[in-house]
Amino acid sequence: MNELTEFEKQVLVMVRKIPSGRVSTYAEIAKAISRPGAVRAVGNALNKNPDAPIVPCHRVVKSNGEIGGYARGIEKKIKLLNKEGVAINNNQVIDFSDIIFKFKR
DNA sequence: AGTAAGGCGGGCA
DNA sequence: GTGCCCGCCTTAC
Repeated sequence: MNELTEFEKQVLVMVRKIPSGRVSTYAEIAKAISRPGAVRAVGNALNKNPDAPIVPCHRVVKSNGEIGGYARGIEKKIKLLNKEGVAINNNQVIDFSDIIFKFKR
């Protein structure tokens, strides 16, 4: 029952590659897995996935700098990012373009 | 088994 | 800055 789909697996692997103190975007992940149009599906995957200690979904934000959502509570996400050194203001990542992490380029 | 709706976004008007 | 539509995956009925 814990069988994850290939899509989910790829998303989890990508998100897991995000280093601490840095963030990535759903669009980047979607592109990284060759599914540029499945940006929403990526969010879905993280939403229902075992985000716990395996995948730091809190390091994934929107492409416009917003932190996006979080199944466990958006505040929790902010707190986690803040602890990692990522400053957030009004649901928006500060220096977003500066700490954004890209898989490919 | 098939169909329908939802969801942590993105892009465009 | 806001609103709308799109496209993609998963889950539920």
